[in-house]
Amino acid sequence: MTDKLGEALHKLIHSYKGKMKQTAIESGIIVPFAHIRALKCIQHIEDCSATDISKRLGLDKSQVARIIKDLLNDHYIEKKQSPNNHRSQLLNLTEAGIEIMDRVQQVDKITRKKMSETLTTEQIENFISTAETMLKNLNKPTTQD
Amino acid sequence: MTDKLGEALHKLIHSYKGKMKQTAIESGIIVPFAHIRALKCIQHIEDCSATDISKRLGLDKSQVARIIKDLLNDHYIEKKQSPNNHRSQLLNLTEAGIEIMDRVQQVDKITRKKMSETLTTEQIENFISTAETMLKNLNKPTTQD
DNA sequence: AGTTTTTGGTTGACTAAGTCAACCGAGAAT
DNA sequence: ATTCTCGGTTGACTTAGTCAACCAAAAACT
Repeated sequence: MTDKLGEALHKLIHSYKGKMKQTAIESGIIVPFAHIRALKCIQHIEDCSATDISKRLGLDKSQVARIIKDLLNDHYIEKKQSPNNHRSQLLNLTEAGIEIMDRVQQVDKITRKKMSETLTTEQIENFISTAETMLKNLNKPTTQD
Repeated sequence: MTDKLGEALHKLIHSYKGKMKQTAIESGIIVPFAHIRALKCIQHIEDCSATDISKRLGLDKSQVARIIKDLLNDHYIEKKQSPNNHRSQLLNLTEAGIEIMDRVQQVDKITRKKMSETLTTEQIENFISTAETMLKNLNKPTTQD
């Protein structure tokens, strides 16, 4: 039974992403998934930096740099220089960014609702906490590493 | 709490894939993830077809066609024509395919073990069954679809 | 002070994954 | 016999993710 873990996971995110994307498009959001994840970071962290995003999402810094470039081009975020530190940049949502995140939140909610239709809150919470435990286990360095 | 679902999932497969890849490389397996998933299909389904893989893994048929091409090139699988139906192909593992799948199974086991170190079998099984339920919910067409 | 190291970020070049549409030839249906 | 469907292939493209080289600002180190 437990050998289905990998496949179950893989198929789940595939469908999850698909549903998110579909719902997003229906709401007129044309931004890629990873960009939305980054936007969420910037939303939650005041004066967010590229490194913050990279660490929080576990993405390569090059990937983050490119995402930020896109988001700046699309005017969803703005960059200001830190007064005390000249190399790190402070990212914040623009008006347009705040507006799109409102809609993203809706999309999130719809998808989550659909996905957990037949499940209890307890089941979902167990699921999430198991997921977080597995994540921790995976990232924990092994003795022979 | 349940709003972490998306992030938790995303990070989990990210790390899961990463660990799988790393362990695979350590075992001398240089085949991409999706190819391994396809190989598993071919292993489990006697006289597997491209459509079988596509349906089972939820992949686009073009993607499957390309994966099969690669696997044929690498001589992990072989194709024979069906005697009664001339357009569908029957795929099976070669000797090399069987051999690599042995090692893949090891990699799978190691990764799974690491990932579920601190968890009980019951927790894992609940996790999987919740994942499968969510998958079903996502793929269930909505009334207003 | 001056030099090395670290840090935050950018770019190039690439692999892997996934999507969409057009297409082909073989069967089945009409 | 012609149309329709089916299994598969290809082209062209977007999104993800990785790795290494690089640059300039800023700490750290004698």
